[in-house]
Amino acid sequence: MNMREKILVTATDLFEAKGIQASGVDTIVAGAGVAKATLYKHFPSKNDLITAYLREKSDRFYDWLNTNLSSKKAHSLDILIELCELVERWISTPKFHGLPFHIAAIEFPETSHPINQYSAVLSLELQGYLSKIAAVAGAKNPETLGQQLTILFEGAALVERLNPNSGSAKRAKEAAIMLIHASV
Amino acid sequence: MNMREKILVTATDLFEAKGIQASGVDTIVAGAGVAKATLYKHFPSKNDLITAYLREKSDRFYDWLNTNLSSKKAHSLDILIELCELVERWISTPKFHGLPFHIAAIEFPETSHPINQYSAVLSLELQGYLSKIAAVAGAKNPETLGQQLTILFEGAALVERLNPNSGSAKRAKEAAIMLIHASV
DNA sequence: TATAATACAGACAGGTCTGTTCATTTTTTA
DNA sequence: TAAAAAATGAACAGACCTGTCTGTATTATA
Repeated sequence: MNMREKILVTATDLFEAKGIQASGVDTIVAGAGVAKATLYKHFPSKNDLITAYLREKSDRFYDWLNTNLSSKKAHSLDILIELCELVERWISTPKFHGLPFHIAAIEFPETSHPINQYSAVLSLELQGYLSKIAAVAGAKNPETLGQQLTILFEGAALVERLNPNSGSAKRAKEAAIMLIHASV
Repeated sequence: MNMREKILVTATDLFEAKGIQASGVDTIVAGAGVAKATLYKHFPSKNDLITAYLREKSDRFYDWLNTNLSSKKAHSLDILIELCELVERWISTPKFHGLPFHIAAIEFPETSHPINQYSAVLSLELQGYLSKIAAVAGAKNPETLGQQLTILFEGAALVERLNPNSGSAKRAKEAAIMLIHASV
């Protein structure tokens, strides 16, 4: 594991456990076991580190979905049902800490802040991803459905994190499936 | 307006504009035009101020809902439809900054932190409030519906805040109405 | 083995934060 | 109007933050 990776992994753990702002650069370098100058060589500023963290987490999420969705069903609503199952699983994992770009957007609420702006981009990216799947699956209004699924997933992520094991992920999935069935 | 109120109003504005952690005590007292010792007299610690802010915002929200819901319809599903309209309006207000207890829970992610714990209580309070209305309205599974509405509203609040005027509030309302109609 | 790149530890600057304390002044109450 | 309560401004402690810098040591490359 190279330095950059080591730093990113440590930062990810800290960001998710303690929050982004609450994780100081000194704590990150101590946890990663690298020198401070090394961090600032790979990431010119803390914002760059945060951005890399957000990008990385999104990429991993889509990778995981893409490899687990059975492409055979892509042209039927079944793919959307499968998607709901996967998202429920993702959210219900004990190590799930909420959607990273939510956390980032809330920790940096000013719309002029680069992290806030990047978070908005990533949220739209999720909407686009879901809408596209809905379109291929043949949903009636893929844009609408994609946005509704986004809202349900993001809401479930929040509620589940705030009250773990309250069944929110499952309830959201059931609601999503109802919406999908209505979308034919 | 007494001192306590003045401080709370100023703190509320700052918390919602810049974030809670990013709003220092010095900034709050400067904005409120009071001495620092006065703040610490009314609120022994910043956590107490944050807690008061969260409590106040929740109370105002329920007050607003209760006065705007027409009690005549309490025993029909119409009350739930009306509720959805109100929540959509609430979320779509330009001055809406997200649900306070979401923000607080994310800014203080450790479950051992008092602010996080109080946020979890307030989230459950919302679920309970919605479930109760659903029960009186005669929904089939009021608990389930209440939780699903919570998820939709909280999700819509987030997405709408991250991408204002993207129509999320309206789409969430439509999804909620579908769930309500299915709940007979 | 010589050269170049990378990583190291740690001090430093300049700023922020929460919370406390002080003597003094203003406001309320009786 | 006299006594009690509340608010003031300002300094202070002690901790934390990001980002820079320095000289030294390690590692890769050729």
